[in-house]
Amino acid sequence: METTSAPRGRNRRGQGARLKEDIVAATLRLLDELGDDQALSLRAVARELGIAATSVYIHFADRDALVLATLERAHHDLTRSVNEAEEAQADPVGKLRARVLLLGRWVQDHPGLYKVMHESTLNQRESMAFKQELADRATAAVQRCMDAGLAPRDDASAVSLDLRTAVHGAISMRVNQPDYPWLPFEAQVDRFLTKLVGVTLP
Amino acid sequence: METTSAPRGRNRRGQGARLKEDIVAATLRLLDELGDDQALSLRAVARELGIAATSVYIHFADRDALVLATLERAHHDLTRSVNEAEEAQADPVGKLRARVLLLGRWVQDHPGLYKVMHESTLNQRESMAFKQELADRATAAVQRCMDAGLAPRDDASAVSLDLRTAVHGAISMRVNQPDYPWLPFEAQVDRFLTKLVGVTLP
DNA sequence: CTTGTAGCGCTACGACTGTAAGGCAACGGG
DNA sequence: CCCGTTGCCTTACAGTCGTAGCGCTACAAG
Repeated sequence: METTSAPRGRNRRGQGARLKEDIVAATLRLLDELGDDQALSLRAVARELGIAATSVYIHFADRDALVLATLERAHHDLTRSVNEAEEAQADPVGKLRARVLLLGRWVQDHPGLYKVMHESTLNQRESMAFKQELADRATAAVQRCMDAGLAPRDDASAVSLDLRTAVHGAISMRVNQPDYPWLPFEAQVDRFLTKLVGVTLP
Repeated sequence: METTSAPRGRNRRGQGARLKEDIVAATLRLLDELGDDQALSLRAVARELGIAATSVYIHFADRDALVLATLERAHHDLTRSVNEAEEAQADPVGKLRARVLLLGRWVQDHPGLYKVMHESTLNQRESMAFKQELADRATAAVQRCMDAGLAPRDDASAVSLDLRTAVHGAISMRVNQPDYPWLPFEAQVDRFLTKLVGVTLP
């Protein structure tokens, strides 16, 4: 007997893909808890769902395929959230600031996932496109601030890299030292927006 | 049979501690290769040295004690190197810049160790003192720049945090995405020194 | 030459892992 | 009602790991 939690019934005919979604969801939870893709075991995912370990292979070729599919979903969720937060703001500075702040809130809710997405070695191979899209959108947001005269004219991609680097540093430190008495994330972001991008905040 | 490399002779009487040092050195190499303390196995350390796995227990109570002892040594090495690089410079700006640049070079030589020291969970418990010392020294270096009139007067600890955060971000991104075509580290550091600390570089 | 002991190795246990091979039961179309 | 297919489980293998217990051997002191 392998199951430690309650066993799970079968799906109806044609609903086999439902288990696939549940597996991805459980993997997402576990990856967030563990903060390390190497520490995730296929059997732990199965235990979480009350299914047999080998049943995962019905939907995923191997352990890596499962993790990659799960990360793809996490990437999609994050980019969508960040883009939505940006669109909810009107002025260019508000848009840029909203992007960064939502990223911070997302990481606060999913610190383990951020670790997996940025510090894991498996991930390095596949998530370049995801990071590139996020970077390009941030650079565009910086450019719009400059075009609107809200930030001094400069090489937008270089300034964007400065900002993303600093923000990543702030997030990484908070994720990896959660017990340290950090200042509010917003305050630190505003310092970076002022000093690195050169915007004037209200 | 457990050994894969050549077996190792015994030490002379009274030289038993020599193995202890070799174990730490091998653990250091392996941690740097792996970049993750959870991935390090006591047996791999033993294989590396050509000794029996259980012989590690003569000098270390368990696996965690071995990793912690190794990290303590890494911390010591790094702080010493950074302090030496600072002392080799004369002017306050040169000292601050030397600290940051040597940190960058050290991480370039030991990317895996940096990951273990900053991203591992085991480490989180014990290395606060080490990080605090590094942070305090950096803040002192920033303060000296302000005192010498080489940087605008401001809250040195806040400015120091800005700088350390941004530098950590730059290092973290390089360590975790080694194949990306990053700009030279020095150029990025100089941008941060200029925009975050406000020094004027020659 | 004897003998204590420092310095290690050998074996084993129980637990964990990824994954291959095959089995069984329930459901829906005919 | 029959039967193929879907959906999942059981069993098994080969590997990894940490670590407890005990055994051996070479050297130095007497």
